[in-house]
Amino acid sequence: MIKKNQVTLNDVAKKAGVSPSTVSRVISNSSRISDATKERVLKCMDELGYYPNAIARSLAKNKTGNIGVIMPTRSEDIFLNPFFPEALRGIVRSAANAGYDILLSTNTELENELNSIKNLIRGSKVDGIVLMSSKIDDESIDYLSSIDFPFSLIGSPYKVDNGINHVDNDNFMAAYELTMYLTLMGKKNIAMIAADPSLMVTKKRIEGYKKAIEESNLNFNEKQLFIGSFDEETGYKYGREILELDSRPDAVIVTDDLVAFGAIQVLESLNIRIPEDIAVASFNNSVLSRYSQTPFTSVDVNAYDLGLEAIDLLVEAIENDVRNRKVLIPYKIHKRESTRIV
Amino acid sequence: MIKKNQVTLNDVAKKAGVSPSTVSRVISNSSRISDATKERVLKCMDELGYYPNAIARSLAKNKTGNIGVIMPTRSEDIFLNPFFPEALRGIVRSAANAGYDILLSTNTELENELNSIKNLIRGSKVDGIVLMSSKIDDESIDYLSSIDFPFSLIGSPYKVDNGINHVDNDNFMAAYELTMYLTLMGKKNIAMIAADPSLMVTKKRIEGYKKAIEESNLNFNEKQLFIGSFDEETGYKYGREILELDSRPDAVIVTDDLVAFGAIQVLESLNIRIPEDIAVASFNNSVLSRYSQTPFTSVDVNAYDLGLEAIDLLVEAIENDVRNRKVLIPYKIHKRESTRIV
DNA sequence: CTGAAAGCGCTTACAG
DNA sequence: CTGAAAGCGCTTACAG
Repeated sequence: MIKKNQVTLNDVAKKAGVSPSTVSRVISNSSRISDATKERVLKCMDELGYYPNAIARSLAKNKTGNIGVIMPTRSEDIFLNPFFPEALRGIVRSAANAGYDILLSTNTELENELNSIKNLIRGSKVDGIVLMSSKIDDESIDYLSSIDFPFSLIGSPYKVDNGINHVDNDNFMAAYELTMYLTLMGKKNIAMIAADPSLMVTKKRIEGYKKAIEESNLNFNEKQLFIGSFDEETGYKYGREILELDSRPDAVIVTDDLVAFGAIQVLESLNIRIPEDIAVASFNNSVLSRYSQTPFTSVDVNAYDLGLEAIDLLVEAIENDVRNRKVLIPYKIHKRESTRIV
Repeated sequence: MIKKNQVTLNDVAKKAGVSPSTVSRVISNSSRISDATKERVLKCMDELGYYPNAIARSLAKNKTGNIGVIMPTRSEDIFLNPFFPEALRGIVRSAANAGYDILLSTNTELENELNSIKNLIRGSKVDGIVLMSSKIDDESIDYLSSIDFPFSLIGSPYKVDNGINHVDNDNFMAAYELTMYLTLMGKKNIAMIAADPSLMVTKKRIEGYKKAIEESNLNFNEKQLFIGSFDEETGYKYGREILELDSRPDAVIVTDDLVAFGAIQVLESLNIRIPEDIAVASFNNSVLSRYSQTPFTSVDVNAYDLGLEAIDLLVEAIENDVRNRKVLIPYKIHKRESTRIV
């Protein structure tokens, strides 16, 4: 690689015949610089091809211009449904507009998520952090709260009233509405398959579902609630088990499209008709839900907007010390074949 | 936010009763430190909760520990097929293992991709850059080459023999093989729908396709080659147009699953049987190709491995000044219903 | 094996 | 409106 030979602020200062302070003020567009000198300095910067060194500036200002995003590790959690990439897209777009870069980190074999976060913060590599998911008893959230480091959360915190900036859908309401909708379709025995019970979003959806069951005077039965993970296998497995229940459900709500897809495959292979025998509704509105052999009803959570707002909240937290803000992003139920009136 | 009050190397030095130089040497695990002092310093670091400031270290060493990744802007290009997220996953994993963080950048409304890159480099925010796609006449590649900044490319450069580290599949061969395979299935009139002609990968696939057509003594006809973009609409549109050709094709190769999916939808809606009337083969092996009503043959390019290797190459370039290295990642054709023997 | 000193490239009170 | 000086928190020849 060619020798760096970086042009520095001092070079510009010499050439322009002013002090480094003045050049610095021109860079930061500070007030109280005469138009004449400003002009001259700008010209010299241009002629020398000067560009300010972001690292040096970071050190002096104690501010990096970076936002840390911690990626989940398991690929299945990330890329098999569109949530993560879509949210990331919103994050990157919004960060760019606010003048921040995104530092993407992840846990390595050697360290867990919390340690990744600590490294980012203690190494002063970022000004703030976005957490892309909210777990129950989330130690990352606890840590960030405890040191009052600026962060925002996609999802809801597991504790209330703790000043955490977060952006979420009303997942309780979404599940409630979905369940009610199924009862309107005449379904009387609605099961649920929930993926990853460690996530707050799962918890909320289960609660919304239960609430709707109660209010509809349907009998809720723990056996109708299946807990698994974000993969097709969970769908295959519980798709089968549903059929073994004493009173076979006539509908099932699944908390993720990939799981729902697996369940539908297994059910159809066993000659169960969807939606006649069992209706299916799900979350995330992925390509699968739209293009499955039997397209299925699914809730669009607007992941892009969640990402967008998470950055806006975070920037407010970093720059204006804002806390305790909550933003609700609307969801949308896309009704399809799998819950058609029969 | 609580006052930073960062514990510095100097604090540790004072407490341990040594010079800052010594502490620094302990941090970097430099040789020639007596075990005794090393022990003592380590103990003090621990007691004070000291953690080295990455920014200060960057400035002193002129090295950031960051790798820049420039995201494409158009969402369709990114997230509707699994290539980008999968490659990113490989990049993040590999970077973490090599001790680098990923700085994700993108063009804003104000600046194009080249300017984003320039900002990263001239601001000294990254030690190297990964380009996630290779365009024909790619100005980012030209710029990076011209200043000899460490970078690696996913895809092949549009010029040869210029020392660019890159990792790619043999896309020429993949398209060639796919075409030959269709002729073996008895197809004699094979069309192609290519997405985004500005990409090198598209160019190579077109070339492979043409070569196979020639070698099979089939007549190549410019009219059978359709050029569009990475979306279903392209599939819809050319799926229709194919049927209007003087001699109707009995097979079509598409360079992306989403486009292929669109084409299949339109063809089936017009009562064309797949594969009996028209066979379809495509690229990227996405969820769609597997789970489409008519599952279709698709080439898996191993995006995860492409990302992994891109980082390995880049790290070699950064740390050992390695240039001119090319890595080939194997592809795999997944044969499905859409090219079944009839 | 260890320390004093200079330096990485900026910013920012303070003073005028 | 502008400058001199100190400082951000580290590293690294140089010297011993």
